[in-house]
Amino acid sequence: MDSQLFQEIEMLHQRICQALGDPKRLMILYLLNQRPRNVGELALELETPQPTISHHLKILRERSLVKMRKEGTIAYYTLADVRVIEALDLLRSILRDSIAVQAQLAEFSALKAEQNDTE
Amino acid sequence: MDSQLFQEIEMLHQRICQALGDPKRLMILYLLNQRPRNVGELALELETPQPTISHHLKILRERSLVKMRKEGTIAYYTLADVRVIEALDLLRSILRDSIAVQAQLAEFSALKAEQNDTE
DNA sequence: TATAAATATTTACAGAGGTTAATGTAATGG
DNA sequence: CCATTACATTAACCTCTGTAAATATTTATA
Repeated sequence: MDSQLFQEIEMLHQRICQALGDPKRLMILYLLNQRPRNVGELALELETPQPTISHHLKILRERSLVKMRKEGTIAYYTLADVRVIEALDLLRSILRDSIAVQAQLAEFSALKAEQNDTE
Repeated sequence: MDSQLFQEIEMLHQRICQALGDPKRLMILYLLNQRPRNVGELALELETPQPTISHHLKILRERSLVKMRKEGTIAYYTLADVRVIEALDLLRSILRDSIAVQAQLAEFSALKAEQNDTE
């Protein structure tokens, strides 16, 4: 029963989640969500050496998260599936809420410390 | 402009996406989505030493992806936000589609090879 | 053909992070 | 008070992986 789930999650990790585990690759995906770009543009915008960008793009390509089309010597990269951004936006909403909660907790602690001071 | 996006994605990576980059942690999240469990249960079901599970739970706790409540010596862990699973399911749907496409490509290649053989 | 531009690949290196064993801590029962 | 159970922490080891430099490949152009 569960070995089915195990296998699927193993693939989910190897093919997608691991690819999302790097900040540069997240940035690449968000930039490609705005519009297609070539390798040089990405290298400039992320202030990162071109071979590094190519390396990350290779990983994203192998996992079918981006698509490439070549025109002459220029390689244009596109987002393969918008649902990646949808998923990342979902995770960002979780992030915002958890930050908000932590801010509230900090405020509460500060208030409590203030009360203890006046006692 | 973009430095705003850069910062937010940096946080998204440090707090959430990096946490999803390990298969054991993905499994823990999916198991907790079924029902709350304690550390021992997770260690048994994932066939993993207890300190390893504790380590992963610490990471998930620090990033507000799971919640803990203690009853005596037993620590019960719960999913903090169901949207994590929603996001992961979205990614799984991408995975399924990309696998389907690859299967079609493989079939197409096989067909083509067969045609070349008969020529 | 020679040169330049754009991208990919290879190699080596360094750092981050997962695993394990040993140890520490806290709560429960005898 | 001691032993046990359940979990957390620490430290050492090791693998994985991101980075950068050098090189290779491909295409266009003179």
